[in-house]
Amino acid sequence: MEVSNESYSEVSNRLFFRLFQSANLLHKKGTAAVEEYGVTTQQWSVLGVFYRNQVIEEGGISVGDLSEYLLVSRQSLTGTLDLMLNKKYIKKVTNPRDKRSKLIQITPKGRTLWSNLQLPITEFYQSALEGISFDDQTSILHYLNKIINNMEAM
Amino acid sequence: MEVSNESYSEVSNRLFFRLFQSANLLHKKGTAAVEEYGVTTQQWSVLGVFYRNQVIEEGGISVGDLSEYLLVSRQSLTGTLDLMLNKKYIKKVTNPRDKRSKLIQITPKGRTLWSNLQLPITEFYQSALEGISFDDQTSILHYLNKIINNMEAM
DNA sequence: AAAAATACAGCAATATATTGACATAGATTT
DNA sequence: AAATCTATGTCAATATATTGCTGTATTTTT
Repeated sequence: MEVSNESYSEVSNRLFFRLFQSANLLHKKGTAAVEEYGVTTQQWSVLGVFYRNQVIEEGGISVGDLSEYLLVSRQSLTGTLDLMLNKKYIKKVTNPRDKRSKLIQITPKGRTLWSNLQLPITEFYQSALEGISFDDQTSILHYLNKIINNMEAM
Repeated sequence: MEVSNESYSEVSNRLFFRLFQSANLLHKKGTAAVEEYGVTTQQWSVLGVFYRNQVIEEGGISVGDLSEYLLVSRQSLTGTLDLMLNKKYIKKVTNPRDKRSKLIQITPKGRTLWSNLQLPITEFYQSALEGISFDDQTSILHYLNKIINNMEAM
């Protein structure tokens, strides 16, 4: 089928417009889903990082590595981490190998919170993905990875 | 194929994590793509609204309708609109039919900006969608619509 | 060994996102 | 007609996002 330039433009415009909107809704509804625990979607993303094998092995993660992994600026991350520090979900220790660097570690309180978050987060995701098969979810993930890789390469 | 609960969780966690990241990159790289014009991705989204048939016919759009269309809060929109007012890309007029309401309209300066933005925006989108066919782009849009509808229904 | 370049985390300014609240205006109920 | 409820846009507080910059520390070059 021949596809006009107008159609291409319309689809890509709509696609990115919806991407923008879906992320806003993800934050709004996701934060509401765990309202009783008083954390935001970004904070739970940070907590999730401590359960990655590499981070467990290294006994924490630096601000720089966390920034790269989450794809947010170090400055934005500092603000989020400060809030989590105040709530005592994480702690910062000086990196023994590099005095410039700090290692972020999860606390026991943070671990308890993470356990408590599993059920509401799972329910939220299941609700958001209602009617989308596992194969389709895998396709979406594949496409998002591709788009992210393309934008990172800019 | 039997899919374990762990796999489901992993895919949905990754999917939403990537959604969060792709939106951040969209704003970062999109704003950089039009850096010479000094507007953000949200501001160009607002400008694009004035070219919708219904908005053209009605001679503008209210803050409330704009908020609903963009899926952002009225309060966030007020801030973005104020910046665009200062730059004189838009103007506000009292709604003749409802004194509480204001109609937002694009200015000639805003129209010139919108014209100038078309090429860099198109190039940005094309680059971000490199290697993704038109049919696949249509699929992504379909999935995003579905996820948005699901989250709106929460 | 000393100088230069780079890395790390955070400060500052700015933009955008949320929720709760408020003053004014319109719609509905009594 | 008056009272009550709902709608509209903005104010305020807070969270998170960016870029540019800075002080300190490490690495690389001379």
